[in-house]
Amino acid sequence: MNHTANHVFRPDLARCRDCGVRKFALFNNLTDEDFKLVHMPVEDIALAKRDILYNAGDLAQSIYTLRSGLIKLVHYLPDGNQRVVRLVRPGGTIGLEAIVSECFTHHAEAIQDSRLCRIPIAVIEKLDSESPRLHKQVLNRWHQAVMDSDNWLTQMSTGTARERVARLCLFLNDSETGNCQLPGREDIGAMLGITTETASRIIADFRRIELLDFQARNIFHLDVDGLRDVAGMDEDGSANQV
Amino acid sequence: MNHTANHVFRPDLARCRDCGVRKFALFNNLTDEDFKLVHMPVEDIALAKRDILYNAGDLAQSIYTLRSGLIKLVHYLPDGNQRVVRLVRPGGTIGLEAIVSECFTHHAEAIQDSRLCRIPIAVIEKLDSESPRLHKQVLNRWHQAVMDSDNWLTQMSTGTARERVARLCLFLNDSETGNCQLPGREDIGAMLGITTETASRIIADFRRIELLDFQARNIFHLDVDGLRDVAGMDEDGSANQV
DNA sequence: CGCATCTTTGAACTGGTTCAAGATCCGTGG
DNA sequence: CCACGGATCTTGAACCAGTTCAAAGATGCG
Repeated sequence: MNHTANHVFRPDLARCRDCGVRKFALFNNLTDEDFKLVHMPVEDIALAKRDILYNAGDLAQSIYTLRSGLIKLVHYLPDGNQRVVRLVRPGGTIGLEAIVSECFTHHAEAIQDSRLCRIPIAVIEKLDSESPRLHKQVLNRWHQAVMDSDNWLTQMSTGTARERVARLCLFLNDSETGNCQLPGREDIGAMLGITTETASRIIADFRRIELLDFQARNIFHLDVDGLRDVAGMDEDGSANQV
Repeated sequence: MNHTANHVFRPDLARCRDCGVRKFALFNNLTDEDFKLVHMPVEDIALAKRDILYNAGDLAQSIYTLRSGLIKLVHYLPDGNQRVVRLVRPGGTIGLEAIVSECFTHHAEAIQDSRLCRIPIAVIEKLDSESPRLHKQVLNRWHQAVMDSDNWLTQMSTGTARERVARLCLFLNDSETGNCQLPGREDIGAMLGITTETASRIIADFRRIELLDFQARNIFHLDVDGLRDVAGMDEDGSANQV
């Protein structure tokens, strides 16, 4: 059950400069000067689907930047069920609370094979005080986390089950490939606050009416406009007035 | 519809030191030295129920500390309906995004008569760079905002309507007075993702089975243990295992 | 190939919505 | 001070989306 993270040590920071997701990530706008301030190692982490990055209550000594894959942040409910509080996509930052708190507040678990950078909080603290650029970035990341939470609530916990599933498909759609890799039905249920059966039925129906086009196990090509329609968005992504 | 805020200018900062909610608020642990850095005025604001503090998209030039009352942060949905993203209680900080963003992301509206302090972002920026205590506080507030969002999702958008209403009552319960002032049914609906009728029915039922004891228009004395039970929490507030 | 896990489907049931009609509250003006 | 009118709140009854429980297909792994 409790999979262990697979760590690969990566001592040279030069790679940060060339990192594919850096333009979206925490170290976004750091200068070479800034990087010189960093003496601690930044680790490279690979997680397989279902590996746990950390559990709620774990000692928080690093924050993470997701380079590829998909991570769910989970609150476990009193009744033992889980509720996915939000998803982190590549470029996103995970575990910001390490900066201000002793321990993590969520469970963070990979729902696709993922690669991340582990950044010790000591690095963040040093850069936060000595690089105004990173300082600003940290504040930006907090802002992003709050907006992500709020959007998650309005998108994934509001409206009918059909609307939510449609929004989730669109959210997970990879505009590069035009394909969408759906998580397991149980995860979908935990994300949308519905049962696995309802999730399954709706997805099956979306396939029948060709909003989803099967490519491989849980991978679909989306009829984006059709799904936007079901989700209650206009073709251009803006709001629908009723 | 668009009520205007009622501003009362309050030039002397000495009052901050003596503010009733300060120990919970942003200026929590500032020293007198820190306060000397502040040259900008901090305004005192009074809002009546239904007054709007700011709208989504408004130019964000101040952040606010709530001294008394209750503020809802709202996302308007594509279909024109509203969804309450979270509530801010006294001691809470509103509009943190002013630090990193041009404009506000929510609508902020009083659902009870409220008093707030308006703090210009210039003050925050100065203190952020010159007072390590405030700097830490700002990060703490961001953290708090994220945790509040996540809790709001798991408490108010998860489980049956009965559970949600019970949790909302407990959330709004004032431990000082032992009383709970409920918002209008429409607001309750927007908070819990249910219809006003369902909210009304459940509250009426809670009154019948004496979980709520009528005091005055929308003010009730709670049977806290009974409501915890309905909400799926144990008497001590911890989790219920099933 | 066979077992465990995940997904789909069916059928009965139920919590919540919808629509519609009363009841209650509250401010306003006579 | 009371009576009127608008808004909010409550209640009823029919309906429906989503759940529940159960069982039959897929799918993947050793």
